Amino acid sequence: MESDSEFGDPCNCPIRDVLDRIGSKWAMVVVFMLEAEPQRFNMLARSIPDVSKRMLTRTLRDLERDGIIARTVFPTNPPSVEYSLSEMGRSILPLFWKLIDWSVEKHANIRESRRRFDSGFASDALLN
Amino acid sequence: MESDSEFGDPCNCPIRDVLDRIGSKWAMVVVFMLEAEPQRFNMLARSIPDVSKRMLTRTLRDLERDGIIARTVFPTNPPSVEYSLSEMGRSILPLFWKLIDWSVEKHANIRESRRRFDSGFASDALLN
DNA sequence: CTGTATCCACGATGATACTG
DNA sequence: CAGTATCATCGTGGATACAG
Repeated sequence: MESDSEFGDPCNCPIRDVLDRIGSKWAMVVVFMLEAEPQRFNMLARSIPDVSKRMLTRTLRDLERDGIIARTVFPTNPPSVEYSLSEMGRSILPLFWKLIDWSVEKHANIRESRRRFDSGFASDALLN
Repeated sequence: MESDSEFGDPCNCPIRDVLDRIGSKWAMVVVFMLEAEPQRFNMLARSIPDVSKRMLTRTLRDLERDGIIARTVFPTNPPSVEYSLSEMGRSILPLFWKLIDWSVEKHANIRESRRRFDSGFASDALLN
């Protein structure tokens, strides 16, 4: 599962490879936080109250590694680090927004569907 | 974390609630498999070789519960069950396709970025 | 054929303490 | 401030056997 620079393997598709990352728990949130302007580490941490430093660091590193965001260190004292969206990072914002729109639009619908599903008629509801 | 029909809690946002589901490992794949025509359980299982029955079942149940897909039982012998996209399920296909397009378009870019990142200049690469 | 039930492994994530 | 290190935990997901 290592030597896969080719598409011979049908599961080496970009979809899994790319979307698994940006679909991770915090990636999308972080990208949104950077939409308006660059942010420093602790500013992000404060803006996303329920993320641990550990996970925030990892998310930022992964996004940086993928070239979605850029990390800039300012040699101040104490040091400050600024994260910003790259051009590629910006290019995915419209898609994210469309997903948000869809979610908001369908949210009530989905919750209603869940309620009905959970209300008794589970699985094979031909019974009763 | 139960009585939350309101948006008072910033984390009751549709995004997490909706996207976490459709962003699950197999949901998107299943939705795509159903785009052309309804499929039966084992047909899906065969089309997605690396999914376990357990996970396929769970994915289908979750999507059904959310109203993304419909489950129809035909009282044949042996029984056959058909899964199909609901109208709401269809409505998300364009967004999925856009994500695919983005992934395919940026895949090379991202892989290149990863290579550079992994090639020595990890973390604070202001050196060199 | 279409699942369910169990057990288990692993990664993802959180909590906490420590560092440059 | 901006992390890293370490440990504990929890859910996701796979394997297998069983069932209607």
